[in-house]
Amino acid sequence: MTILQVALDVPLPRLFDYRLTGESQGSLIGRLVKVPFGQGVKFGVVVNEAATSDHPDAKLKSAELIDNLPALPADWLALCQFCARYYHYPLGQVMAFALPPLLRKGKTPRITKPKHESAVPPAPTFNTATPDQAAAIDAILGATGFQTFLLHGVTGSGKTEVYLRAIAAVLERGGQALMLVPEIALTPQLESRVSARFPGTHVVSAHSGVADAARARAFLAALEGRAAIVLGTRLSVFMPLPRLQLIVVDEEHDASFKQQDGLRYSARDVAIFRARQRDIPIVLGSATPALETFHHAASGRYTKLDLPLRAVAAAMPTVTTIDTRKQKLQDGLSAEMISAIGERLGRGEQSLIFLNRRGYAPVLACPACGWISHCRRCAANLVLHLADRRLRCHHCGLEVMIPHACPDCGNLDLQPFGRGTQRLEASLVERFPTARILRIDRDSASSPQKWQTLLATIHADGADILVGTQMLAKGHDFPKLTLVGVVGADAALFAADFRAPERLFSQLMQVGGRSGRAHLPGAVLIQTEYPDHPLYRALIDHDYAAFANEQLAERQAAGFPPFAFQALLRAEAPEIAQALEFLGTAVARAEELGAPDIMLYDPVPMRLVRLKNRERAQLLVESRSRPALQNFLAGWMTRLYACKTPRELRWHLDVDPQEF
DNA sequence: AGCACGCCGACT
DNA sequence: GTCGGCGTGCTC
Repeated sequence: MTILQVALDVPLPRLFDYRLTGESQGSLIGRLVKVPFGQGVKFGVVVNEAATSDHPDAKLKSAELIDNLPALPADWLALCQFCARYYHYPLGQVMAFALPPLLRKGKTPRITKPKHESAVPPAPTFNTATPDQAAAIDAILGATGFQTFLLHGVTGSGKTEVYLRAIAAVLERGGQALMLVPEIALTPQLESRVSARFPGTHVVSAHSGVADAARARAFLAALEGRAAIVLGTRLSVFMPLPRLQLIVVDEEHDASFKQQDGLRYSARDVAIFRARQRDIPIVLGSATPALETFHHAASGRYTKLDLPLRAVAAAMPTVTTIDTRKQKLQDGLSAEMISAIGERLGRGEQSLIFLNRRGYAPVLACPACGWISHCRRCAANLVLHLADRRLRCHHCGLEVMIPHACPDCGNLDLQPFGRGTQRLEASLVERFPTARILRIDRDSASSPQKWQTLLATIHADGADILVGTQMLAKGHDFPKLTLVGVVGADAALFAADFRAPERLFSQLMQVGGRSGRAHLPGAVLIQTEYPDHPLYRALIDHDYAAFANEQLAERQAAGFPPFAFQALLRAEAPEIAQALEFLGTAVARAEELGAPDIMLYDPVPMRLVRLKNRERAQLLVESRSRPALQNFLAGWMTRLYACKTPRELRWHLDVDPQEF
């Protein structure tokens, strides 16, 4: 009798055995089945066939094959199995995540005829490549098997051109290409650029914004080899691609490649695994590579390709720090900043003031008794949003009316403390009454339509001064923008998270890159109390390598990644004590295992202890050896799954955590 | 995670 | 007497 081992979408780290109803020919591995499970029915994927089962025969139920779906290919199953093993997440749940929702319910979408599709795509048209671009393309196309490339080039250096030419070569050979990009906001324009470049080629996109039916169609088109290019966010790393010959990860340093819930995978790392698995080249592109990536490029494990020049504008923006210790600020702005904005106004050019804090002020306080506005569900302050007369928690979304008087002492004179984009906007309106000022943050660009309207206004030269958060940093060209002012960035210099400087550098480099992209020279002014900080010095010199090497030296001395490998066990419960108690028993289980190469830190409450009325704690595990860490985690997880924990306690493991 | 079963409080 | 609270236990 054939026993099917089936992966099901349940949070249990094991497979379930079923008998097969009816006869079958050939292997059933990779086929979707409908199975009775508990009281109901579930859909699952056959991952193994066996002659016998450890489960008592009498208790075996029967599986029903789903006929209208092709079997998932072996390399796709192996990819899911790798993720299950590496991230210590149940295989059935990995597959449930990797499959489009429609397919995992056994449904198939109606096949619609793709807009453009032809057997022989017309030859694409190309711009002329710079010598650096040509060298990079040659190197990528010269790869004979698995090879990881770091394409290091600043904004505007023409990385996309390199990707597109490499993809074109792959298509000519009859291969498929996978291109990962950080965010959906960037996908539509890239999609049209790619479609325009490869007319007649079937391009599909995969991200959370794609409707269920379209997503299932894209998955099947990729699986059946009809789609030649898959373009998408981290999700698309799971698209089945039988003729895959090239993977591109654009902005590879971007934090959005790491999923922060459920299967906590890094799409960049999974993509590298996939390239090795398929023995094909992978290109990681960035102006500010992740330090892990940069380190591997320096050690020779990755091949570094440089695009040192801007392909379009000749010069990089000049970066200058403004020492704010030496002067009194006016509404948070230095005299130099104000006059620089004034100059741009006089010349009809745009300025962008970057402040990564939305709202009017981060907190409302009572000067009389010391009351401050805090969230009742989170260990965080409520942010003052004057624009809609609310106090709002940026962590859980709680909104309350602004109190007329102090809830503790009745004082009527409540004061906003600190400065957000709304307040900065208000003071700029006062200072430059004739200027057209636009605020761009998650509040003003709350819907895609509003965001499009704002972008259109900027491009139509309908704004003189932009005030915005990191929303503005990514991907957009503003031809008349010649000044980027950075305000309030210092806090990130001394943040507890050891990756904070890396993120700050990347962010400032990116937002600075908005300045002076056309024929107009750009300037970046950074207000800081630490003008001599190495991070700012490196920005002034446009010297990413200097910054990276300095950071890597610090990380090596401290024994942080990439010189160590980490995993984080997190627990959450109504009371912090329950979370800490669970982590305590987890430590005890770990000590029973007795892993010598593993460093276990003490369980500690998280920095934002309470979130949405749940209290959180975490436990860091570290090792110099990735195999040692993985080995330990496997044994540890078995023991932790066996622990009986109170119902209200949730826990999860985060392998290669990016945020603490 | 669901969804059962299973024993103790306030209602017709 | 039963409706229903949510505390354990299992799912091939």
